[in-house]
Amino acid sequence: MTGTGLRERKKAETHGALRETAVSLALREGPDAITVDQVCAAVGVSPRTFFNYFASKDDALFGVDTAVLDDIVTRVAARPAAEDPAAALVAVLRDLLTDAAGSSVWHDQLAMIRDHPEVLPRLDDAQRALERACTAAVARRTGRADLDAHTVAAAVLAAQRVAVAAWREDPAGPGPDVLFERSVALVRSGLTPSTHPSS
Amino acid sequence: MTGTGLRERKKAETHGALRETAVSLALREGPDAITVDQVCAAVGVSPRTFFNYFASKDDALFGVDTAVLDDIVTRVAARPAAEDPAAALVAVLRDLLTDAAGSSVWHDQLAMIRDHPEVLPRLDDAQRALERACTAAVARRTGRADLDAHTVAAAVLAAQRVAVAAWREDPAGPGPDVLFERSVALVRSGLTPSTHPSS
DNA sequence: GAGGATATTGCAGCGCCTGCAAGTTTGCAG
DNA sequence: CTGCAAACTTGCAGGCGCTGCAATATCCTC
Repeated sequence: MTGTGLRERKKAETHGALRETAVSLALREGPDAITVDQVCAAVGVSPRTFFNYFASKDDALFGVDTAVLDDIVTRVAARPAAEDPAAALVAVLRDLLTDAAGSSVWHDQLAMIRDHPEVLPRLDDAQRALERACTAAVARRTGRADLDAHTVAAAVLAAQRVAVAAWREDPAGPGPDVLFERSVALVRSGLTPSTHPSS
Repeated sequence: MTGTGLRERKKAETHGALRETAVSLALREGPDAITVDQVCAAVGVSPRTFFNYFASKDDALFGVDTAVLDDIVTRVAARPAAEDPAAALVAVLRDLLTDAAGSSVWHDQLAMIRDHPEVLPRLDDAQRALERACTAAVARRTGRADLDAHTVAAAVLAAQRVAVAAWREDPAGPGPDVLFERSVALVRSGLTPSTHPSS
């Protein structure tokens, strides 16, 4: 599938190099301070080529590799059968948040969000891709790709998004994975008013 | 607050005229087929002025008037005290979806989403503004602006978003308000696997 | 190698958006 | 009603994101 020789490897390399340098530059100077030309100059590739790999500048900065998305589906499928779909999805997403340090790109993206809050709105395309992947993952467990699967994915991702936002506002406080657990607890209680304050 | 004479009225008029004609034109020809210059020509105002009123073209097309946002907070506060915060928010949003025909701009915006699905990602700024308003509304009921308030708002809005998406994919099926109730039911059950299929 | 497929590049150009330095309109005092 | 200050509008010049097209370079297959 991926093995077709030199060609595909070079493509993957340029793709990776473009995203890495774009994210790394944006982290240091701010996502709006850098230009596509800059990134291309650093990688040694034509600006025109940039758009052969990414649909937009934001796609390069905030996009999620399809490999990661596929990984989510696989991991959710591999969770114990005893877990209900929402629990399985939550577990996988929590691991992803905790392992943020694993991938340097993933880590830089999180750091960029932390240091440049004004980009939050532009994460939406990526979030949407995540939501599609999570919906597929849930659907595969329930056997139905319907409103319910979509709702589960969207609600869990909402908790994840809230957690990241809260962490961003207080980076000194609990990490995103901890806040995610708290937020998810409320969701899984059916949004009932809690008697025990969350903080 | 709003009464300072002719000046403010004219501002409000231009603002409204720009948004109305922008949305109306976009509904007919597609959001990407129209240009800022076109809209300005139709309204009789300089292109430069357009950006004195709106931060971006998308802001004009998809933005939500602060009046509407304030209205949400007010309506949530006015719900019976017996309702928990999530229920109050759900009731208000359902009414908003049902009354879509009430405002012609609001109605055109919904129709535009239905006819031009490719713009969904660009609704995010508006969605975020909605989320802030809903969070504030919930916080006012619980007395705390914390992670929980944000979670309730985000989860309920996720259900709303899923409902609109599902409606868009099958305009002939149930309306967005009905789908919203179904999606919200699952959220309020804590995302437990339903025994009764949703469709 | 020859030939076909695929990637990369330069170029020209549209459209969004911004800062700046005018010009114009409105509000307010005197 | 007159003059002044503040607010709003405008044109201009220009950067940047992004795209289509045609030409070139690279890789794969036979």
